[in-house]
Amino acid sequence: MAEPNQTPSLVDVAARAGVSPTTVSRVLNNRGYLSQRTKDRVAQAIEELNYRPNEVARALLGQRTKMIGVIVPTVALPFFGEVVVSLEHALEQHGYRLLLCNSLGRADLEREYLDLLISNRVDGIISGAHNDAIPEYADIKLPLVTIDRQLAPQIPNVRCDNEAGGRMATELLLRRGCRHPALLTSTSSPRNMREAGYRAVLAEAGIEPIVGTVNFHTPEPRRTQQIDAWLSRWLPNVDGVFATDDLMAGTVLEWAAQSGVAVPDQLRVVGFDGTEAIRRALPGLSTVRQPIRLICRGATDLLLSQIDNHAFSAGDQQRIKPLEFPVSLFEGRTT
Amino acid sequence: MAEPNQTPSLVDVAARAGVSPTTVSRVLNNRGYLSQRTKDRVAQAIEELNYRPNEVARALLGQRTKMIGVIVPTVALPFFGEVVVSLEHALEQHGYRLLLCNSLGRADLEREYLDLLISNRVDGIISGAHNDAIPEYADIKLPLVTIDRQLAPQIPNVRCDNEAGGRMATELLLRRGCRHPALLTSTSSPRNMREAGYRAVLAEAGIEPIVGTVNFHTPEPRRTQQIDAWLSRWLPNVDGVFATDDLMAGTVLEWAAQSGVAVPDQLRVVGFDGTEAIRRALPGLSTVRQPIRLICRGATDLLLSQIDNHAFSAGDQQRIKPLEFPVSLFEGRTT
DNA sequence: GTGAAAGCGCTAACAT
DNA sequence: ATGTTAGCGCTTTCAC
Repeated sequence: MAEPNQTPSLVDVAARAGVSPTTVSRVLNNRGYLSQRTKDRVAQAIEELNYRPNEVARALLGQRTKMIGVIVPTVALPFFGEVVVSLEHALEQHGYRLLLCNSLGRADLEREYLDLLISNRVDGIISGAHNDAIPEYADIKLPLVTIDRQLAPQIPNVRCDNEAGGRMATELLLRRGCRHPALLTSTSSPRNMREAGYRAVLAEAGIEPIVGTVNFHTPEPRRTQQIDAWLSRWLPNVDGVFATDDLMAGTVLEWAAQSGVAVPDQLRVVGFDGTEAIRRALPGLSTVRQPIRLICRGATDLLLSQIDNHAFSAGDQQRIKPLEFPVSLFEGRTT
Repeated sequence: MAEPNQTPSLVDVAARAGVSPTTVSRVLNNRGYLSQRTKDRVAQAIEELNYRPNEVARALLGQRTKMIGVIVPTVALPFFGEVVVSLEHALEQHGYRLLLCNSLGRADLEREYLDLLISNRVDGIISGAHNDAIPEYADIKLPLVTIDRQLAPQIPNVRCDNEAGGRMATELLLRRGCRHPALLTSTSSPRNMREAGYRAVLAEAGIEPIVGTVNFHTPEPRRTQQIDAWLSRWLPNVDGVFATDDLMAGTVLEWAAQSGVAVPDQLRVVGFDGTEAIRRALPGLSTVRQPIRLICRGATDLLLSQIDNHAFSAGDQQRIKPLEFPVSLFEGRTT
C-alpha cells in the first residue's frame, strides 16, 4: 500500500510510469536518448503525482547546493535592502538561491553566520558587512566577494566610486555657494573614500574641513541627539552638510525644519546612496546615487566565475583590483 | 593518500580519531554514552580537520531542512526589510534559516518561488506578498503563515490592527482641526482595513470621504506624478492627508514643500508603518507604527508550532482567527 | 534506448 | 561504550 500523504520521490514516479529510476532521472535532466513514448509516460506520472525533484538530494550528490550566502548589516536599511533584492535577482538568473544573514553590525553574529553558511555548504558568499576585525574571512575556502568595503587585497571587491561621489557632493555644495560645507559620516578614517573626496575638494578650494561622525548602528534616540548636538554646535558657521548616507541627511533636514533654518537658503544638504525607497520618502533630497544594480551584477558575475573555475578566493593570493562603478548626482530641492 | 583539499567528512574525522563514523555522529549530537577519552579524541580530530557537519546530508536524512521560505514583495521597501530582519532573527532563535524571495508584486514570480521553495524542501513558508489571485497557495502541503494580508480563511494570518490604525490616524487629523482629511492608499477596497478605519471615523463625524489610490508598485516617476496630480486637484478643499504608508506620506510632504503649502498649518499629514529607516529619514512625520517585532514573532511561533505538530495548513480546514497586534500612534511635526 | 548498482554524508536500528 | 548495516532521494558509471 502506498502512502499518498508522503511527498513522492523519483522512485514513485518510476513505478507509476513503469520504468526505472534512472530513466526518470534522464527525462528530468534531458540526458541521453529517450523514446518519445517513455518521455510522455514519465511526464504524465510526474504530473499525476505532482512530483518535484528533491533539490536537497541533488545537492548532496552533486556537491553544489546552488545557494549563495549573503551577509549584510540589515535589510531594514534601504541601501542593503535594495542590494539584496538586486543580488537575489541576479543570482536567480543563474539558478542560484539566496540565504540571507543580517549581521546587525555585530562581529559575533557575523562569525556565527559564516559558520552557518559553511555548514549549509553554500556555493559562495557575498558579504556587504564587515567588522574589519573578522579574520575568519581570510581562511574561508569558499568563493567570496565583498560589496563596498574591501576586506583584504586578495578578496574581490565591488563598489561604487566613493571618492568621486564625495567629490561630486562637495563640489555641488560649493557650486551652490556654500563657504563652509561640513561632512557628516559614520566613521572618519583614511579608508573612508567619501570623506577623502570631500577633503580633497575642500583642500583644493582652500577651505578648512569640518567632520562630524555618528556611527551607523547607534540606536535611536541617541543617534538623532548626536546629530542635533553636532549641528547646533556648528551652525551658523556651517552653511552646507554632506551626509554620507541619505538617512543622516533626513535627520539633518528635520533638525533644520525644527530649528527654523531654511533649506536650501541657510543650509544646503546632500546625501548619498539614492535608493528607490528614500527617493520616495525624500524626493527633494539632493544625493549621490549608487549604481546598485551594476554593483550587484558585478558581484554576482565575479562570484559565479569563481565558482565555475573552482578558483577559490583563498587560492589565488594575488592582489585584485576592486571593481568600481560610477555614481551619478541627483540635484533636488535641498541644494 | 588523502585529499587535503576536499572538505572533510565525518568518515575522515572517524578515521583520524580511530573510531567509527557512528561514534563521531554521537559525539556531534551528544547522544548515548561516550567515554571522555573518545570524546576528546574526536573533538581533536574535528579541530584538526576543521570539520563542519554537512547540513545538506542531515537534511536529506532527517527530512527537514531547517529552512523557511519567506516571500515578500521587496526588501528594498523598509517595511518588508524590517519584517525580514525580524523574521530572520526569530527563526534563528529556533535554529532555522531564511531563504529569501522578492516577488516584486508579480504573480508569475510568486508562483515560481513557491515551486522553488517546494523543490528545496523548506520546512515552511511565511508569505508577506500576495497577489490574491494565486490559487497555488491553497494546495500547498506545507506549513504556511501569511503576514498582513489574509489569503484564505483557513490559512493562519498575523497582522497589526489595521482598522484601529486607520481610525487613529484619521482621528488625529480631526483632533488637530482638519475639516476635510483625505485618504491616499494603494488599493481601495472593502478589504483595505486602514481605509475602513478612515471611512468609519469620517462617517461618525459626518464628513464626506475623499479617497485617492496609487498602486504600490507603480514605477517612478509615474507614481510621483499621480500623487502630485491628485493633490493639486483636491487642494485646497483638503486640509489633511492620511497616507497608508510612510513613503507616500513623504511624497505628499515634498509636494507641499514644492507647492508652498505649509505643513502642518495648511496641510496635515499622517503616514503608516513607522519603520526605523523612515523614522530616520523623516523623523518629523506623524505615523501609525506597526509592531513589526511582535508580528514576526507571532508568525514564527505559529509556523513552528505547525511544523512541530505535523499539522499542515492544508489539513485543518477550519477557519482560523487572524492574530492581530495593536498599533501605536507617533505624533510628529506634520500634524 | 533502458536498467542495475553504487554512493554523496549523515544517523537510526540493531547488534555486541 | 562502540561498531555494523542500511537507507534518505538522487545521479552516474557501466552493463545490456
